Amino acid sequence: MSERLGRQFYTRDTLQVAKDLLGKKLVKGDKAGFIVETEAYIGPQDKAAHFYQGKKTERNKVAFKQGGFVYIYLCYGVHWMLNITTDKEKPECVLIRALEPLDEKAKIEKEASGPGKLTDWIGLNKDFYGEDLVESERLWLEKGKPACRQAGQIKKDRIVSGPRIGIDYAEEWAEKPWRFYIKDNEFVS
DNA sequence: CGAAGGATTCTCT
DNA sequence: GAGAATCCTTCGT
Repeated sequence: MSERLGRQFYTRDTLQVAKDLLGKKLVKGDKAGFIVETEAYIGPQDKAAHFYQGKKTERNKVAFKQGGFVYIYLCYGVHWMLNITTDKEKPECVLIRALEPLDEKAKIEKEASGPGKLTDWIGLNKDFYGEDLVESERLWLEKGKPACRQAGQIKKDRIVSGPRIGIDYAEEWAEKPWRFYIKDNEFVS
């Protein structure tokens, strides 16, 4: 039995949460997978973030709440992006970029190896905007315990950081090593 | 109410 | 690896 993550997990430093999310189990109804890739979006100073300069809009307002909520939005009119809000009052969040599906078929098809693909596979959409991962009955996170990882923990040396993807317009912020993923994992996009 | 844009994906070279 | 497609949502007027 896995244990559900509590509020205190999400309300910590965003970069810390982004790293700790790796290997955690995302559960939505009968679909579930382990998080293998994340990206951090940090505060008003982050040009790549939607809340750059503290701009608060209808779309991103949930990011201004405390951690543990779902910030999901549609990109390119086609793809849903799943984020999890972090920290307490600051507009920061973590983008879930890839999952390692529990479902064998999905695993073979690699249906969750990409930000847009994973939401398609797991069935997330605007209905989940603002969902509270601590209280929700239909979507939440559990402490991961994949068989392939020792003692339910990912060794530190298996977590790698790198520049974020798809945000070239963010200039110097595009270079920040705020993307975290599990080394050698085939589901990382 | 209309114009603009995009935290991607796919396909082709 | 690079470039184009694509279309719904969002923001501004």
